[in-house]
Amino acid sequence: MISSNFHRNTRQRKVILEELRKVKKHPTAAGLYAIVRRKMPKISLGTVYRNLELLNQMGMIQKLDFGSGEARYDGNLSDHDHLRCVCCMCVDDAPGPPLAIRGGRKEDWDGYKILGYRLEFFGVCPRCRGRRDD
Amino acid sequence: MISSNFHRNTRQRKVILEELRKVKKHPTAAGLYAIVRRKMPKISLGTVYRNLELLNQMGMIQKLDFGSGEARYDGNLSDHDHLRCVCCMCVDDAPGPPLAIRGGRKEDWDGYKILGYRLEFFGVCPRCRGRRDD
DNA sequence: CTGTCTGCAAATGGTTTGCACCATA
DNA sequence: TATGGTGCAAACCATTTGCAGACAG
Repeated sequence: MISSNFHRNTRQRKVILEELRKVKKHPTAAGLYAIVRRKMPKISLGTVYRNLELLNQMGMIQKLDFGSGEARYDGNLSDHDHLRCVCCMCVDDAPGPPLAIRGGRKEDWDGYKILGYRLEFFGVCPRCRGRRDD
Repeated sequence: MISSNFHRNTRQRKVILEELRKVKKHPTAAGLYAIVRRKMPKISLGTVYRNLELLNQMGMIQKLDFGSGEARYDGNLSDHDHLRCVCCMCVDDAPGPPLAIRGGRKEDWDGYKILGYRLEFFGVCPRCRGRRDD
C-alpha cells in the first residue's frame, strides 16, 4: 500500500519505467527485474514491485492482471486490447483499434456505479501454433 | 493438475456443486468451504479446491479469476457478464443480456488463433455506495 | 535535514500437492 | 478389489512488508 501523494524521482524508478517502455512485449515483474538488473545489478525485486505498483496507480503504466499466474505490465498507455497465449502465457497487443463494448448504460447498472471494465482475449500465439498445430 | 478423464461421483463433489448452485452470489473457495462445512464438517479445503478445479474443467461451473485476490466461482452456466465491486470485492451477475464484443474477425488475428475472451466490469456495488457515497 | 525510497529478508496468503487411508464402481 | 478421492499438513510462489540505512529535494 502506498500512502503518500508526494513521490521522489529515484534512479530506480526512472530505469524501471524506461526499460518497461523499451520492451515491446509485456514482461512480468520478475522478467522486468532481470532486464533492469542488467543496468542496475543491486536493485531488489521488492523495489521493482513497489515501483510498478506506484507507476500503475499514477497511471503511467498499465498492470495486466487476469489471474492464473503472474501479472504483466505494459508501458504503452495507448488504448488497445491484449491477447494472451494460453500455451506459453505470453501477452501481445491486439492489432488495430480496441474492440469497444457494445451498448448499455454503463453509468448506473442495477445500483452499481460502473467504473470500467477489463477485457482480455486468449488464444494460441503464432510461435506456439508453429511448434504444434493446434 | 487433474490427469485422468474418469471421475467418481463422490458425496463431497455432489455437495460442493449443489451448494454452489444454491447461492446466488459467487463465493470464493474459502467462502464455499465454510458453506459446505455446515453440511460436511470433516471436508477439507484442499478437497474443495480440487473439486472446483475439476468441475471448472468439466465445464459444470465457471471460475472467475481476474487477479487481485481470490478467485470466485459461479454455478450458473448461462451466458452473462459479471460486475465486481472494487470496494468490497464482491461479484454480482450483470443484469440483462451479455454485452457482446463488437466487430472483428475473432478467428485468426495477427497469427493468433483466438479461443475466446474474458470480460469483467468493475465499479461500486449498491451496498458500498450506501455506506459511503462515492 | 527530513521524510521517502531502497535492499534485504522474512512474512503473507491463496492455491497446490504428497501421502496414507478411504470408498466408489 | 482396483483406483480415484479424501483429509491433513506441508510446500509453493507471486507478491507484500518491516526495518535500518541511503538518498532526493
